[in-house]
Amino acid sequence: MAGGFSFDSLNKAQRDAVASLDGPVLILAGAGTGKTRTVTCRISNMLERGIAPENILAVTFTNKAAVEMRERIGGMVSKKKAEAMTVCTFHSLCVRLLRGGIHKLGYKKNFSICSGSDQVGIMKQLIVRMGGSDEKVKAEAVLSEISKVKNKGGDVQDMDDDFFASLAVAYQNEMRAQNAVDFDDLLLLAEQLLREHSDVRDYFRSVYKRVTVDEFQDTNGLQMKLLQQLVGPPYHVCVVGDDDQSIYGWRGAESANILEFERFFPNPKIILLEENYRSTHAILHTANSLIRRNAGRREKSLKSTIMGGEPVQLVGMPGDEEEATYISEEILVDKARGNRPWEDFAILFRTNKQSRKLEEALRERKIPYRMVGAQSFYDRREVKDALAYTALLDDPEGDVPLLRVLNSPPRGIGQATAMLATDFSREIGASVWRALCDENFLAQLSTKVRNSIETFTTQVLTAKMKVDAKVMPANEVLKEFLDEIEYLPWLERGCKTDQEKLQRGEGLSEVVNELAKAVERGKSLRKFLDDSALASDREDDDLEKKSGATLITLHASKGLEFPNVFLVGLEEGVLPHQRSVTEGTKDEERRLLYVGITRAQLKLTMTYCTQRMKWGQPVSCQPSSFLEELDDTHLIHTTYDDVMGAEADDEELDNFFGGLKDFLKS
DNA sequence: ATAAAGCACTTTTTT
DNA sequence: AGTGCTTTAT
Repeated sequence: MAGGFSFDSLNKAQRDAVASLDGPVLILAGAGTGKTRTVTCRISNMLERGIAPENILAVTFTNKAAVEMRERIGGMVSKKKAEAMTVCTFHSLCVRLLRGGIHKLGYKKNFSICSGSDQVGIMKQLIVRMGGSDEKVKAEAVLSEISKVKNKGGDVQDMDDDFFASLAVAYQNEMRAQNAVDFDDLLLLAEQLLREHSDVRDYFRSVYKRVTVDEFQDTNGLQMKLLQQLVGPPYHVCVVGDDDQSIYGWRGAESANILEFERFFPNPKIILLEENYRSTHAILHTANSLIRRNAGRREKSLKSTIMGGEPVQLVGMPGDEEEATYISEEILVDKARGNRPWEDFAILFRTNKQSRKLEEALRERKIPYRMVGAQSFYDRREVKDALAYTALLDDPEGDVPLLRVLNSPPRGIGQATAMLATDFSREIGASVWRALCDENFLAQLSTKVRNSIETFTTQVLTAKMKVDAKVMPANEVLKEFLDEIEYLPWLERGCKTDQEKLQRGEGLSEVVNELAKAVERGKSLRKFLDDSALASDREDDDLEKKSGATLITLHASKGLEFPNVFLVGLEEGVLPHQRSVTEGTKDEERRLLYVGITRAQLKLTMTYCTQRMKWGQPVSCQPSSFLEELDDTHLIHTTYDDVMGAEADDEELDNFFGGLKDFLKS
């Protein structure tokens, strides 16, 4: 409903935040303190006070959050104004900056964005090429080191391990040769662009006069630097965060940015939101007793506004099988008792793998569920291929997409040929596509391979012409093209189950549909591809549309809330994760548990197992050390036998009374 | 060049 | 148990 927001519905601190529009503002917002509402009201207030929407930039942590924020503001003020604002993630913002100016940094402006799995692929090749394949060097490990260095602003050449350093250099060279950038490069290059080119910097400062950064505790050093470039005097910048909910340290996030904010943006107005409107006192008390254990946090007192509440349940299980059984049974019981919709229930876990057993148990009982971001939609093979083909239709000179689909489906252009083409392209200083079209290159190949290549290039060019000439919409061209190369039949041949076939088919049509939507909205192919590269998972879009209980990782659960939450796998080695124990980052795991607990509104159940299946083998495990830290004033500790026994008793009672009723009736 | 079959290795979290 | 990689046979 347009017509603004009402100050009356806000508490004092929230009102203060909404009214403080000028100069630097730091909002410290504990879990469930109405942070999102405050931020959206604050931006709505800007619009109502006559600040032009074009001058407003809001940076969110995920694309999903960006969409939601825009919608909420649109509902409060006007849809048109909301559309005119820039609301996006740091990474999307950087793409915007770079599409315009990356040529100033020596890249071609049709650069490709490599996702995580792309990076791993490239790194694996490099490890083989550099002769490290027998040293068991893990691509992921190298990449994570590179990422750390980049985010700290260091030079990859001075990495501790010599071999890592040489791999890092080779990686950067390879990326540049392919005219590709990774997620870190987006930030790195955008910051560099603004820092080294004052005209660009001044331009964007004059555009984005009002900047808001949400989830500030999850920003890294590079993003902080970028923010400094982006925001000039008089520093109309507002950041919002909670150091207790900083759970992306492994990605370079520094909650210290919250503390450092005052150093870079002088004399900020600091606002504390401490009234929790989400959880019962019992839940909040338990959460507070845990997070108190973390050192170096900004001391704050979260106050509950909802008194009392059911005590928190902690249940010990013999094994993960029973855990899944218990939870799904419990959902059935709670649903019947409280007459609640499935959407009120959420099961939170540390790692994605843990969801499998739970899914099975829910399916057995016909409980509908939705999984959030398990396997990223955009990381699925068929989706990546379809997007790569789309990229070729836009611009065949992108090496990354071309090499990806050059031989899928197999068309007789194998690895050897791909290598030759890549080498040739480097010699002539052009794209791989140009090599494939070059007479001199084709002359050195067998007729068979040459024919394969010529068929392929003709197919691509023909389709591209249709797009360019707008003979038909791009999505239809893509569909036709995929049919022509018999992509889906090939894909289906490699599937083991019918279900898999169906899923692949859906993935493909999903891409075509998304493209259709983008075309309808007048987006360019380039824009569509950029959005896709940065979108974490399309599943998120559907969360509200899909119905059922929610299965979600602790990380992905941040920002969400559910009346009834189950927190599973509270074992040493799972939460805290084994790796955090060895790396000494248990504090972050504690925050992760804190985030999980504070998702619950009315009821919280935590479970741990004494035995868990690992690699098909049973492994015994200890309850999480965090459990000892919880204050047990509002905590009830039981075991599987207790609760399942009690339930059996209930059933017996029901049967008894049922029998009694029948008896009385007759 | 491609498909099938056997092998080793695996388990954070995500823009 | 399941995946992805290397080897092997066509």
